[in-house]
Amino acid sequence: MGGPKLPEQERADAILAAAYRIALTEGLDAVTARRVATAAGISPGLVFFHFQSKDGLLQALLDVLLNGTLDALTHPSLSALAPWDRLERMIRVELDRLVEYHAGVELLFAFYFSRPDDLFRTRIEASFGRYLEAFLPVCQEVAGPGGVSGASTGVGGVSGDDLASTVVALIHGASIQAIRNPASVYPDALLATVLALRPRPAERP
Amino acid sequence: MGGPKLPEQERADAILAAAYRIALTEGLDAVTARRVATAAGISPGLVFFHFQSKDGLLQALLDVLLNGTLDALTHPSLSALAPWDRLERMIRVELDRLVEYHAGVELLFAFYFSRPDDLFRTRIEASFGRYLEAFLPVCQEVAGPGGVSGASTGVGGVSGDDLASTVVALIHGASIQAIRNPASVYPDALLATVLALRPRPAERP
DNA sequence: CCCTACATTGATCACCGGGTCAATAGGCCG
DNA sequence: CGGCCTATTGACCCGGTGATCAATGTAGGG
Repeated sequence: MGGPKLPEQERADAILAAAYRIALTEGLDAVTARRVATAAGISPGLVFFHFQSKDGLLQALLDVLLNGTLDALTHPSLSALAPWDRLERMIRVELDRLVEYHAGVELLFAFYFSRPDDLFRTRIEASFGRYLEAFLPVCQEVAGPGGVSGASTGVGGVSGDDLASTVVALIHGASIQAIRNPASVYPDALLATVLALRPRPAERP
Repeated sequence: MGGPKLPEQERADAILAAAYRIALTEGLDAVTARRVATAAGISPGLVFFHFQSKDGLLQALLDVLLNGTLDALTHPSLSALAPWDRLERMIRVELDRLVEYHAGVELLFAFYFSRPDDLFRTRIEASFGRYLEAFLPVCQEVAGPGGVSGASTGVGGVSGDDLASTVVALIHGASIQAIRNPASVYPDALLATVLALRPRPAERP
């Protein structure tokens, strides 16, 4: 019985990787200590040695999932663009990411809805909150002080806050669509609707 | 041991009601044969007598959840309105329903993400599909043959299909927002963005 | 009034999940 | 080399779950 063959702390990472693999392919419910251990080629007890409980393992897995989620939106290359172009770029980047990593997104939702308590939800909701905050500045810039008049609505129009929450709702909705059928997501269709709000770009001859 | 006290076929309904109550308050995982039986005041065996398996019970529960989901959108009172007004009304009705029944919506998502297999997904996706179909006609009417020009985008604009998928995505996104925090859903904000696409309503003095 | 059909019970089974733990194997430091 | 600390093992316990089943009670038809 037992001795360190990989004494390195990579063990935890290896376990997490195995858990991740199982969660992606067989669902969150399939992530059990025994199965993870088997997939990682170790003994079940080790799982509880490195993570104290199953919830510990799942929380660690969730952290892996959430890290790197927000990177693309704060990429410095965006700040050079004009507001509307930046917003368009951000949305497009997000939609593309959603389609590419739809399996991960699905897993994230599986985490969220797996239990009604706050164990996972607070983290995920915090992440969603940061999501909105990432979009707020651009949307406010785009809307201006009076809101987007859209050159069409009679009165005033859409404030920056409205636009931001709309954009986030749109992306979340697209997530679900991407999970159902990744191939059915057409970023151009969704973008067209948002960009229709843009005032005519000052004659570009 | 045992004899019919409620020989009526309401038994199945009573069991379903108990399961529904448990699912809403304690989550899908809490729906076990014993707990449901206890909540319904019957013996565990009865659950398997009326529904053959746990999956049978869950499928029946899902059916309960899906029925009545689409009623509001096909309400005949809508057909009298002008296209844009009808679209606005439909979206508003849906958003209100989402907020009111957010617990049910949450349960629906819990069903969807509870397992990667097709046991629940096909039904739910079919329901989503009908959802889109319910919005398609209005959106096509609103967009017209050339698409919504929005009076702002340079070229053409948004086709009816684009608009419909956008609207559905928006509503799905709002669902998630409603689950996180029902009080934070502002239908006006989301509607404002969509309605900004409407061409100026021909001077209404 | 019995007897058949059906609803109902509750005990019971096999199984699997999370979690614990004594035993042990390796590396490392003196 | 000898101890010591940590990683590791695998057997084990306990609780809960889905599912089965013989026994039993009730209703209703002849």
